Amino acid sequence: MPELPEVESVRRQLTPQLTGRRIADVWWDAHPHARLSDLDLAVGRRIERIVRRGKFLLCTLDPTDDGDTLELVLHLGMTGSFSIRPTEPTPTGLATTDHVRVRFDLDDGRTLRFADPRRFGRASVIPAGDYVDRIPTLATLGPEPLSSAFDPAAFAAALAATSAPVKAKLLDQRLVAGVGNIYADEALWRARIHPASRRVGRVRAGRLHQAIVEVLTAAVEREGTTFRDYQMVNGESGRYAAFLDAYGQGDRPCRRCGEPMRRTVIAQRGTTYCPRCQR
DNA sequence: CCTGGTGCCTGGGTGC
DNA sequence: TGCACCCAGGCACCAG
Repeated sequence: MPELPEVESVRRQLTPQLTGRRIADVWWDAHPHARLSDLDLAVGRRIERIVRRGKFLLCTLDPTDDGDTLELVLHLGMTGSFSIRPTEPTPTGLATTDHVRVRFDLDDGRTLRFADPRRFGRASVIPAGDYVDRIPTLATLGPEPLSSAFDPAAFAAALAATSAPVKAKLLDQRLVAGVGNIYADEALWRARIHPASRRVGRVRAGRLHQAIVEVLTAAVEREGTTFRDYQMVNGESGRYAAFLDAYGQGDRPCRRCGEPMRRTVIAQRGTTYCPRCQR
C-alpha cells in the first residue's frame, strides 16, 4: 500500500538511477485490464527529471523531434514495485512469473522493471501536464502535505464543507494529496479524532493538519512502512512499521491511554482507532 | 455536487 | 491435503 512516504522513498532511489538515461526499448503486458497506455511513445526519450505528486511519480521526458513534450506517469497502486537490473541479453518479453508488467530497457545496459501482482498500478505516457483529460485524479489532486501549499485554514474549510466521515475525506486525495489507509489512521490517532466523525471544527482541523505533517515527515525519514507488499527499488523494507500507533494495532492496547484498540470499517476500509481517546 | 457502494486483481490466510 | 471462500485497498465508475 504505497502512500506518500513510500512513493517519495521510491522517487529518491529512482532519481539518481534514471535521470539523464534514454529509454531504448519498452515491453509491456497486453492484459485487458492492465492500466498501461501509450508506453511505446517513451521509446527514444530521455528522462529529464522525476517529481512526485501525491502517490504519483511524474517523469518528464525530453522533447520529441516534433517538439512535443511527453510525461511518463507512474502509480504503484497496491502492490507495484520497481527494480533495476542488467538488461537481459536476449529479450524474451516479460517475466510474468514474478508479475513484471513493464520493462523499460535503458541506454546503459540496465532495465527498469515495474512489477505489480494485483495490477492496480498504472503507467501511461501523456502530453506533459494533460491531466484533466488523461488522469482526472491527478488534475484534482489536493495540496502536497509537506509543502507550504498545505494551508491549515484552507484544510479546515475543506473539512467543514462536506459531511462524509473524516477518514473518507483523508483518503479522497482532493483535500490533501498522498494520504492512504495507513497514514489516515495514524494521523487521526495522533490528532485524537474519531475516524467516523462527520464534523471537524477548526481546533480539531488544526490538530489533524499538524498530525498529518508530523506523521508523514516521520515516515519519510524512515523510508515508509512495509506491512505487506511494499518494497523499495533496492528491495529493502521501510522502517516506519515499528512506529505505527494505530494501523494494524487492532489487537493491542492504545499506546496513549491503554484502552484496547478497536477495528471497524469506515469508507469501505479497515480502520483501527482508540475508542477512548479518539472521540 | 455529494455520498456510498461495487468492481477491478491476485496472493495469502482461514475454515471445513 | 485440498478446496472454497474471503480479505487486503487505490482508484474508476455508477446510482440515488
